[in-house]
This record gives sequence, structure tokens and C-alpha cells, in this order.
Amino acid sequence: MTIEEFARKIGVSSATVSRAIHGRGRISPQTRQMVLQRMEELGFTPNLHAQSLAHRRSHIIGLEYLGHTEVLSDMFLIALARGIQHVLSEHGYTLLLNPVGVVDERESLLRRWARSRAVDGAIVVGDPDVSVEWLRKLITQKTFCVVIVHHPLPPLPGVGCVTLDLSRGIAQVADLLCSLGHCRIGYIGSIEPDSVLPMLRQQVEAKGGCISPEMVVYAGRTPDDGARAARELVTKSPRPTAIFVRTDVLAIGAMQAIREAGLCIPKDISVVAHDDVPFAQFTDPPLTTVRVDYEELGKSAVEMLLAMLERRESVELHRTVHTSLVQRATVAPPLHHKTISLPGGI
Amino acid sequence: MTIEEFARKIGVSSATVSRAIHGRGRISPQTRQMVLQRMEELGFTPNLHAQSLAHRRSHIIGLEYLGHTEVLSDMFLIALARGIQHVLSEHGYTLLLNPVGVVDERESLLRRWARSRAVDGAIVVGDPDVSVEWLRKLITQKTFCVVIVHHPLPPLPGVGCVTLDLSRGIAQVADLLCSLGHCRIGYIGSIEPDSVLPMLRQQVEAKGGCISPEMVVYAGRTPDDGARAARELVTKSPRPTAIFVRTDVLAIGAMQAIREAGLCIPKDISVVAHDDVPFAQFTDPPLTTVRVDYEELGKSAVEMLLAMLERRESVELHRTVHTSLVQRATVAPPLHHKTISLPGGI
DNA sequence: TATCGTTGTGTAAGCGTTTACGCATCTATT
DNA sequence: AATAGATGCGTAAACGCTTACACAACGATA
Repeated sequence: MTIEEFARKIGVSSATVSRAIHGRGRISPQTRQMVLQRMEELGFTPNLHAQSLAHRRSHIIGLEYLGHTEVLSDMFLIALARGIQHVLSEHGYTLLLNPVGVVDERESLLRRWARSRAVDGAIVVGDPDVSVEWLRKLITQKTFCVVIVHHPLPPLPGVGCVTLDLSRGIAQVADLLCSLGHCRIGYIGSIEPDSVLPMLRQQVEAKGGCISPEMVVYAGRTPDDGARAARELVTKSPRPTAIFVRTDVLAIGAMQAIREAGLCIPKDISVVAHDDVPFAQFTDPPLTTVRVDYEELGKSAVEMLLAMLERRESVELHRTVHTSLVQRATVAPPLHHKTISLPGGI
Repeated sequence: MTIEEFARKIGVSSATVSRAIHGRGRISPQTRQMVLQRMEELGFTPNLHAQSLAHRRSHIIGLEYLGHTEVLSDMFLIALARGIQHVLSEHGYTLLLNPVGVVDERESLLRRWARSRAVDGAIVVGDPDVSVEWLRKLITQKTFCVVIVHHPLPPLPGVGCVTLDLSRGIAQVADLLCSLGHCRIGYIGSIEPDSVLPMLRQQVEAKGGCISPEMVVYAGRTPDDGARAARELVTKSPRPTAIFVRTDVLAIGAMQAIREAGLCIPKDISVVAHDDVPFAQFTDPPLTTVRVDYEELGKSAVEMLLAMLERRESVELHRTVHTSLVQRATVAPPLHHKTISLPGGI
């Protein structure tokens, strides 16, 4: 049913129906009520494409995720999407997903979406691949977007930026570990380059602890990688009294390997990880880890985007989301509290 | 840039450009090549809404998920979405998500989408809430959809159906357990009504085992629920030699409780669960569980839907996806193999 | 050479909305 | 009672694409 047919059927013009729907323009309250009610009854819903065409607005926003797609690393996406959806649906928008994990080399789907006006704006996730050039191309299309990154971007018109700042959580890790007396701390990284190690090291050293170079090993992404790394660290002598693992997924494997080495977590060795993926609370013992509030991240991003789309005054183009440690059961004081390594020493 | 502007700029008419884009209608190969090339150069992309309006096709399909939204139960959604996306993007379609977990009582978002022609078709997940009435309303809008359910639906025009049949996996569970000699089997269910228990019981009894009524307890959804249920089962005497747990999430808690009761998995008691969520391989020991291939489910559904949309002949309107057991390390032969319970006995 | 089908292109009428504009019809003012 | 400004509504022109139809140019046939 088209708006014309419907209008005729209820004895008004299409313009009146349109005005009733949007509550804009001059229309009497009675007529409006009547139209809305009959819409319910007859089940008329305006054609979205015609609306979008006329409005030059689709009320759809896109989510572009640049990055490797492994089963486990995907999990954060759903949390992000949930945060985004929540805000979005309150404003009558919906979410269009790009093919997860299918990164189109020649031209990002997002650009195509933007040019074809399929989306009004977009949220872009995936730190390493967000280049300024790429963004510059994107915004030529007069599409707003907000990117979620680790390090603030140079300001570009029409580009918002919410940065995920890991330092708070990392500082808390250092605090916890050092205050318990850990000073020989191991580090299992994921993929280089890595901005977390320097952060952690600085914090730890400031508190009298130490992450000496031979105590850091870069593993990879999978639990097996984590296990391998943990085996390596655990055979060092002296053994680290605590290990920070860059991701929960790695930590899963690391914990397994540590147990297999006959060590007890956290009595013999403490473990702290990062991400707080859903299963972190179900490991044995439950994993102490740094929580990243992806839902909050999604919310912030979409709020910013909507503010831009609705051309609100004074839109804050930069926001920061912090992380925080959630303590569960993989950290305890070190067993022998006598060994104090000198700052920077081996 | 509109198609008119672009056409003028390259010295042809808009009709020619359109024909070049779609490769339909009469157009010389040279002109077509030229147009396509200049599209690249000038960066022209047709407006999607205008296209959809003219075509009466949006090339977007919706995913509606009816159901409770808990963090862990969400995980299957992403696998499903991945399967869907994969096929979809090969055919130039994209996916529109309904607000996850926001079930609009008055009128499903999907219906609104369908009526407003935002989507060409939809995939509906969420067994318990898929009522035939609801579907009947949906198809009034001439929208195709395929539902993913556990039990085949009465055939409706325009409604495809892929059913997830759990029986194969359940039979394998019964096989495994009984062939190892387990005959006193406990059952931890999730939420009633439950179609799995009858299936499992039938299979088990056919093989000489038994799930006696006091060996089944309905728990809920969370790991804590699972733990409570396991504690209850484990204190029975005689104790079950194996427990089937309806979901991996419940099993997590159950395993923890079993360990806390001083029992060893699988030596003292075997555990088999269902779903094979990502972390199932990382429990300690790794969980033997029934795998549901959600990606396959998504693929099947979307293939069927696309076939319907493209009005292919002889579309198979019903497909079945089976489950299968993946054996990991939570099952072993029972410790004392002497007790043989009579079929159907207490 | 006149005729006919074929081929490539342009013209214009949709597709289903929104909205600027104009025209009645009212109330409020003199 | 005549006029001015509100107010409510309809008409019609966009919005940017597709496609049926018309038409010109062409090689093939008689």
C-alpha cells in the first residue's frame, strides 16, 4: 500500500498523511490522531526507500570492523554491537553490519556504503588499519564517522574519535602486583608492536618492581601460543612470581601450561590477564583480568555519531574510555618474599 | 553526484549508464567498458535508495533474533551471523540486525521492516517464540523468510524452514556413554519444557542404560545454576557415573561443583554437555560436548532465502542440520563396572 | 535501391515519499 | 462589516534511479 492509496482510503491527501507521521508542518491535532489511528488499523507503513530518498537520510548506520577474525577475538564485537544497538534503537536507527572479517582490499565496503548513501554514518573499529589517508577518503563523501582507536587521531572534520585508553587498568595491575610484593614480573605479549608493555613496565618500575627483558616473550593469539610462552617463562630461574598475559585467550593456555608444570595458581605464581572476555570468570581459578567495557565503547561512539548526524552544537569530538582491573582469584602474594630485585636489574 | 550529472559528464544519457551498471538491455560492449571505467575514475556510485525504490528490492536481509539475551547465550549469534554474512556477501546482499535482545512487544521490528520494504526477506531465530500466527502475519506482507527452529513447521507459502535436529548428537552421547558401560546417568536440564531429555532417555534405554527420574534436575541458565544442580546429583546414592548437561554454560558450573565435591572428572564421574561454545575446548579438562554448527545453520538458512528471493524453481523449503558429538576429555569408563541397573528401573 | 530486422542510444514516465507553495476557511482586529 | 493574519489542507515538483518505448543508424536481404 502506498501513501497515496492509504490517503485516499481515509479521505485525506498524501501530504496530510506525511505531516501526521512526522508531526511537522501545519496539521490539526484531531486529523493527526485520526491518521495515526487508521495507520494502525490498516497497517500502513511508509516505504523506507522512498523516505530515505526524499529525506536524504537513511537512519541506518554502519559498523565496519577491520581486523583478523578469529572465533575468540570476535567475542568483543558482540558486546560492542550490543552497546551500539542499545543507543541506536532509542533513536530510531538501525545497524548495518559489514561482512565480518571480509576485508575488501580494493575499496572498503564502508566507502561504498557511504557513497551510495546506504548509511548516514559509520563506526569504524580496528586500530592498526585505521589510516588517516583512508579516513580522508571516507569523509570526502560527506559521511560522518567515528573511529574507535587506542591512540588519538589528528583531528579531521567529520571524524569523531573515541579512544580506548588502557593505561588506567594497566596501572591498577602494577599497583596490585607490586603492593603484594611481586617484583619479578613476567610478560606474555601477543603481537608486536605492543604499547602495553612499556606502560606496564613504567608503572611497575615506579613502584620498585621490574620486568626484565628476558622475562618478556611474544606469543601470538591462540591458547596454544600462550601455553608455549608460559612454559618458557616458568623454566627461567629465578622464576617470575607473577605473569601478566596480554589477552585472556592467551592466558587460558598459559594457565594450563603452568598447572602442567606442577605449579599452583595463585600460590606459586600469580596471573593477570587483559580483556575480561566472558569465559574469564569461568576459568579455574577465575581469572583476574583487566576489563574493557566494550559496551560503553559502543555507546560512546554511537552517541558521538548521532550528535554529529543531528548537527548538534558543540559536539565533543573526542572521548576516552578507560579500563579497570577486576580481581578474581589468580593473584596472591609471592611465596618467598625475601628476593628484592633492584630496579632495572636482572 | 547523481546519475544524470555523471552521465552528462561522460557524454551519455542516464539510461546508458544504468544499462552499463547492470549489464542488462542493449548496450555496446565498448560503451559499457567506457562507462564502468569512468565510474571508477570519477567515483560515481548509484544512490542505493533510489535503486531500491525503482527495483522494489533492497538487497538487504534482516536477522531477527527472538529470545533472552544473556552474555553467553549470545555467542552462538555471532557464529550464525558469520555463516549468514558469508553467503550473503557473495550475492551482494547485506545484513541488517534487529536490536539484539530488544523484543518489541507490540509489533516485531521485522514486520515493520517487511512492510516498509527495508528488507527483502528475513531470517528468524528463536524457537519458542516462533508462532504460526506470527508468521502468517509476516507473510501477508509478501516478505519471504526462513525460520530456524527445532521442530518442523507446518508448511506456509513463502516460509522456509531449517530445523536444527539435535537427535543425532544426542544419540552419539547415548552411544558413547553406554558403550563405555555407564548405565546410571544423570541429567541437568536448563529450562522446561525440554525435548532433549526424552530423546536421550529413549536412546539410553535402548542401549540398556537408564536415566531415572530422581537423576534429572532442571537448573536454569547460569553456571551457578549448573553448580547447584551438580551438587544435588552428586550427593545421591548411588551416585550417577555420568552426567549429561544441557548446555556448556551450565556445565562450567557443574564441573566446578563436582571438583569441589572432591570428585575427579572423568575418573570418578563423566560429563557430557551440549553446544560446544568457544570456551568448551578450554575448560579443565576440555569438555566433551555436542557441537551445533551454527555457521552451517546460518548458511543453509540464507541459501534457502536467496533461492526464494530469486524465485528459483523448485526451492527446497525444508532443510535439516544435524549435530555431532565432539569428544574431548571429560568422559571415561565408570569406575566400578559391576552395577547394572535394569531398564526402566529405579 | 528499397525494405526490413538489428542494434545502440535517448526520452520520459514511473517508483513512493517529502515539502514549498497556494488556496480556502476561520478567528481576531478595526 | 471589511480586512489581516492564522490555520488546515491539497497540488505538484522534487529526490535519483530503472526501463518501456521511440527513434536513428546500420548491415543484410530482395
